[in-house]
Amino acid sequence: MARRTRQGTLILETIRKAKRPLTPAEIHSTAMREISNLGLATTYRHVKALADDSVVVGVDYPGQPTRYEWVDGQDKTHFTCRSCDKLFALDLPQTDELPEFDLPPGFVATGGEFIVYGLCPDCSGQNK
Amino acid sequence: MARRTRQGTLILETIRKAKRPLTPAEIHSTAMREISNLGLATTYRHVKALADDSVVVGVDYPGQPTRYEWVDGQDKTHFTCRSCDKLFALDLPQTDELPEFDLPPGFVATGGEFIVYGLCPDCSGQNK
DNA sequence: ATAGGTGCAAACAGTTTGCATGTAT
DNA sequence: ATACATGCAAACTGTTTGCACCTAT
Repeated sequence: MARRTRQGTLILETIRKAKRPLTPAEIHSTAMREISNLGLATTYRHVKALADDSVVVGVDYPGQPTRYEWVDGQDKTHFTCRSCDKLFALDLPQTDELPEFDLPPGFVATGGEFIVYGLCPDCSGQNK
Repeated sequence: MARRTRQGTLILETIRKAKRPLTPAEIHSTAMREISNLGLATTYRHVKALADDSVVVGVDYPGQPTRYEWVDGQDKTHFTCRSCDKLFALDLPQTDELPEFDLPPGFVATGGEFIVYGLCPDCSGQNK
């Protein structure tokens, strides 16, 4: 995606401004508030290009579409609610380096992610 | 899935005997060696029931179908190869307890999983 | 001017569901 | 005997692709 277009800028800004990871459908419908005839395929093409460039990152959770979020340098820990299935990117005091695993011979680690399951404020009843 | 059937037993055994997490399609084609007219939908129905009962657990990785593996009590750390996309369940000296996160107010953690990215023995060239 | 992007529709892959038939209890 | 499981096909959801038209460079 080498050329600068209205659509591309809009899709990028939509993800950047979001406060939580968004699905392609969410990105699309949000962006359509600006460009009402924006194609869903265009959204997918840009999201994919942004992910390839590591400008955004995809987060997956079983049975749900991939969500994308802005990469602002620091890794996020992700929290998925067992009840409502919403996905949150938590700013946590980071584990920073990979735990010193003894990987089996031949395996080379380049990164890692910690996913926490549980109940979000709305579902835990501890919403305060 | 309260009733004991040939299909149900076969699907369960197929996952239990596998050495790595399998996709529904893999489970189905493997199981078809025993019951050649096994329905794919039946496979999905049993896999889902097993997952609901926490007999098996689903593992996801972006852009790939969910894979299912036997739950043998201890949690596994999962390793996904950036090159060939194969998924491995590693037996590692377990982090055991959840790292003592300071979760934001209202969040309640019930579990967690660590996913490591990198290169598998076949792709790292360190296959020995 | 022209390579690359866009919108639309059709194609695909994975998964779920409806329904008539089969079978464990 | 009968409620539940099965197999098949059709339906659905999320994502990708083909293609004629449009637009940033």
